[in-house]
Amino acid sequence: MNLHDLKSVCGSCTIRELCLPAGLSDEEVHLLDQHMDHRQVVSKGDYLYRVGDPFRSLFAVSSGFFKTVLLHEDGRGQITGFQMMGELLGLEAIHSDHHVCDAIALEDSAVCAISFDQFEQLGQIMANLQHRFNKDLSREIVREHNVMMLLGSMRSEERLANFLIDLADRHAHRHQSSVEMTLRMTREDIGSYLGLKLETVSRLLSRFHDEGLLEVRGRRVKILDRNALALRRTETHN
Amino acid sequence: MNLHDLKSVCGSCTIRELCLPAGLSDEEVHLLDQHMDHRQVVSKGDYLYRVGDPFRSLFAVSSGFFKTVLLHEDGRGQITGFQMMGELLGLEAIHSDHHVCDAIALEDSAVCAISFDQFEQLGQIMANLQHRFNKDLSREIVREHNVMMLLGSMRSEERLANFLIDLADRHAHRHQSSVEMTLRMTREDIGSYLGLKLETVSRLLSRFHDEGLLEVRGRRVKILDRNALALRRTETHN
DNA sequence: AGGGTACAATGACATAAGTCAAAATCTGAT
DNA sequence: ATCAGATTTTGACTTATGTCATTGTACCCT
Repeated sequence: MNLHDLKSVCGSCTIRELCLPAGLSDEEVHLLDQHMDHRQVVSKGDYLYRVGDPFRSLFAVSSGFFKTVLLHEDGRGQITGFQMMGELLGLEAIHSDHHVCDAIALEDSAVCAISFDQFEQLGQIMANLQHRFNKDLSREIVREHNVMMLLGSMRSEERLANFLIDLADRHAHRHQSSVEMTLRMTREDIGSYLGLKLETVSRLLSRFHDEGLLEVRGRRVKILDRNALALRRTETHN
Repeated sequence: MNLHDLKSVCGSCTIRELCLPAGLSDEEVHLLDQHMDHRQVVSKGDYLYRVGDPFRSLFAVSSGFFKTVLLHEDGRGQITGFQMMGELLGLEAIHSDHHVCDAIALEDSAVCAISFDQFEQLGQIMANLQHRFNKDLSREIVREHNVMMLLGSMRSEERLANFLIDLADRHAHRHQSSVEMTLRMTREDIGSYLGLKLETVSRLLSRFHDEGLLEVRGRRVKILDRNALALRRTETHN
C-alpha cells in the first residue's frame, strides 16, 4: 500500500467539516467520494504544482502547510497565500486551464486531488456541492480583498498584527492552540506576503516581544496579550 | 416605458461576447435571457450596493464605470477594483449572502441584474454556463493575485505604469481607443487602488508627461510611447 | 557530536513615499 | 458667464521602511 496513491475518502475524513464537503449530507459525501481522485504526499520544500503546469485537479490540503507564490518576470516573487488543512489549492488555474503560481509545501503535507472535470460534472447533479463551491470561490475573493486592504492601506505594524491574529484564528478553527503556534514560514515569507522586508518583520516581532504582546523564540510564537495585539491591527489603537 | 426597469436581453446585446454569455450558443443565451432580471440605471456618484446589503443579484456592467470600495472600521477605505462594460459586480457577496464592499458609479451607468438563485438553478441545467462562471470567478482571483503582486512588490512608478497599461488594454478589448483615454476616477481613487497618496500619483503623471511617455491634461490621458511605458512596469527597465 | 548552511536579529544609514501647505485649475450649479 | 467647491499640481520637509553589513542562532546532514 502506497501512501503516495491512496484513494481519498471524505466520508471518514476527520476534517470533513473544514473542507469541501462541509455541510453536505452523508449520501452526498458518498457520491463525492466516488469521484475523488487520489491522495498525495508532498514533502517539505516540494512543489505541488508550478506556473505553467496544466490544470487537471483542485487540491484540498489534508494535512500540512503550503504557500502559493506568484512569480514576476524580473525575478521578484509575491506570496499570495498560505494554505492549511481543509483549504483548497488551484482555484486560480480554472480560468486559463494552467496554473499561474507555484504551490510549495512548507512542511511534510498531504493533499486530496479532485479531478476538476469530474468535479464539474458532479456539480451538475449536486446543486448543494456547486453552491458550496461558488461560496468557496467567493470566499477566496473576499480574503484577497482583505489582503489588498492590508497591503494598500496599512502600516507595517498593523499588517503584522493582522497576520498573526488571522493565523491564530485559523488555528482555533481547526481546534489547534491559537495561543502557541509554530510558524511554518520564514521571516522572508511573511515579509513577502505582507509587502515588507524580512528585517522589518524581524524588528516588529522583537518589538511586540519587548512590549509583552508576544513571546517569540525563533519560529515559536506565543500570544501573551491577544487583546492588545488585536488593537494593533488598526490605526486608532492608543 | 421606464429605463430604470427594462428587461435585459443578452441575445441582442452588443457586448454579449464581452460579458457573461460569451461563448454560449444562441439557444443557451435565449435560456439565459428568460432568467435575467431587470436592467437598471445608476447615476454618477450613486451606490449600486453598499456593505451589508443582502445579496440577491449579480450585476453585469452594461455601460459606464464603477469602483468597489472596501471600508475599514477606522474610516480608511481601499478601492479593490474598477469595473467597466461586460464585467461582473457582486462576486464577493456570494460567500456571506451580504455585500462586503460598496459599489459606486463613477459615471452614469447601466447594469443588468441577474438573480443569483435563478442563476444557480440555470447553472444546474446548463453546464456551459456554470463552467464559464467558474472561469469568471477564477479570473477575478487571478486579477487580485496580480494586484497583490503590484501592492506587495512594486515601486510607485511600476504600479502606475501597470495601471495605465491595464486600463489601455481593457479599452482596446472593448474596441475603444487604447491611446487616448479619459480617466473616470480621481487621483485619490487611483492612489487608493495602487496603495499610494494622491500627491504621489499626480507627481508620477507629471513625470511621465515630462519624459514624453504620456500627455496628461487633467483626466485626459494620451499614451505617447506605449513601449517605454510598458517597460516601466518592471524593475529592470534601464 | 560537529560543522556547514540557512535563517534571524540588530545597528547605522539611505531613500521612496508621505505629509502639510499653498496655489492653480477644473467642474457644475445657478 | 460666474462663482464656489472639488480636484490637481507643485514645493519644502518628514518619516517609515528599505538597504547594507555584521553577528548570532538554529537546524540539518553525515
